[in-house]
Amino acid sequence: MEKMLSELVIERLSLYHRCVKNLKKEKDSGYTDSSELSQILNIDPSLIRRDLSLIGKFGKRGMGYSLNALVDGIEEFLGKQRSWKIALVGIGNLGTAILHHLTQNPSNYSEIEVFDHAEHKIGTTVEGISVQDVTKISPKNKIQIAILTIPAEGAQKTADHLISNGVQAILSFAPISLSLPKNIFYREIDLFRELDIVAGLLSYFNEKKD
Amino acid sequence: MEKMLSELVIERLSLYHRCVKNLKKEKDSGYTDSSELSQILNIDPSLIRRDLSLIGKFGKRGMGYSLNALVDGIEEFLGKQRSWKIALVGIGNLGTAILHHLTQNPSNYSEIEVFDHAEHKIGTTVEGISVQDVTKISPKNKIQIAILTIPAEGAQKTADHLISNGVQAILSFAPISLSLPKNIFYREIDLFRELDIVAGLLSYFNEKKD
DNA sequence: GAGTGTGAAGGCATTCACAGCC
DNA sequence: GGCTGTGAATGCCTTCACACTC
Repeated sequence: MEKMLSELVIERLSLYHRCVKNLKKEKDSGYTDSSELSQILNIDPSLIRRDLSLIGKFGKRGMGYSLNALVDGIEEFLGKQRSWKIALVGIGNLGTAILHHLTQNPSNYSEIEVFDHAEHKIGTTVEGISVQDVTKISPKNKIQIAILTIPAEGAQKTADHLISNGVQAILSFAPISLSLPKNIFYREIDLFRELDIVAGLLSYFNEKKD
Repeated sequence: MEKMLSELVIERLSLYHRCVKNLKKEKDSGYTDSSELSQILNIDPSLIRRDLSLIGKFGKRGMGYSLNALVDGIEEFLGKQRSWKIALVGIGNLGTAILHHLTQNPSNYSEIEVFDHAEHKIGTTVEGISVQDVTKISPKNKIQIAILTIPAEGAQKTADHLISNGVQAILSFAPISLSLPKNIFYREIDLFRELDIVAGLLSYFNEKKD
């Protein structure tokens, strides 16, 4: 078994992926190199080289990385060449915004089911997808990844319910820290906490006039 | 000048803040301690103690932290006791979702202006706020923090424009890495890259059957 | 010559472990 | 007795620097 990569490496790989995909469209040469990526992404070139070398030797010494090979290599690694079945749970403002983007842009997340708790939303249709009762989810739905766009209240219970019905990974926008089994992969994003952090940075670093 | 705190510490402080504010409502004792916080947040208790000790000595040995003192201390530190003037730039689906939340929930971000590029949006009213032309922003607006909910195209230019008109911090949801002066505080969140990361984790860690 | 791949060094963040105080 | 605050130890991530290849 190869050396275990950290979550940080995987985060950066997704960043490289976004960047390299753009470069592939823009550049005729068909090549990039670690110093070009470094400038765009503000990441040390040797870190980029190390990250990329961890998932395969895509570079050619003296000439850089083939954009085609790199896009393919990263996509292969991140599982972007297979289709994931996902559930969007909670169809409020944020959920609708995300669903809209998902249905309007082609991606490898094309199999989407939508769930909610609220009586008056269940059975309605959003972006062409019918909203189901989240308590009715079952292993038969074969959901791999759930996106949680629900309030903090009940989020833990909902997550537990999803997991006991086969969900393997969760992207949560609920403003609460979930306690999940360690075999479940998850990330938590709290949009308004992010605003607090930016304000905190401004507050702390800007006002160090002793 | 005290020891310089890292961005990671500030991230966690905002997490403690959210957690401690909830505990304050729920607990009669008026006290918590690092092991309780540790259980809720899944963070090592000694790291919590270290973080909190960095911004002041709120704890009482043998008894823990007073919830009141802690909430106040963290809020003071993060600048949550002053009001920030913010701009929401880009009033699409995500922008509207965020604006809705901001206007419906009381916070220290009560002074909000809304901007967009699109002709047909300028002059309309969203959540009771009139949408302005982003090219017309000026230092007179006195915006401190801008939230960017715009597409990747033009995001760099828009950010540059905002900064040259007095914006000091940016929370960007544009799916692109911005190059900003180092005196500007910013964070970048790419919602769909987050989905790629979760899928990447699932893909990599789940399928290590050699 | 130019840029990758990678051991070794360095720096930073977390955890340990315990003295100190309530 | 119990929990904080914190030097010291550990571990992880990043950067350096250069041998190696195209």
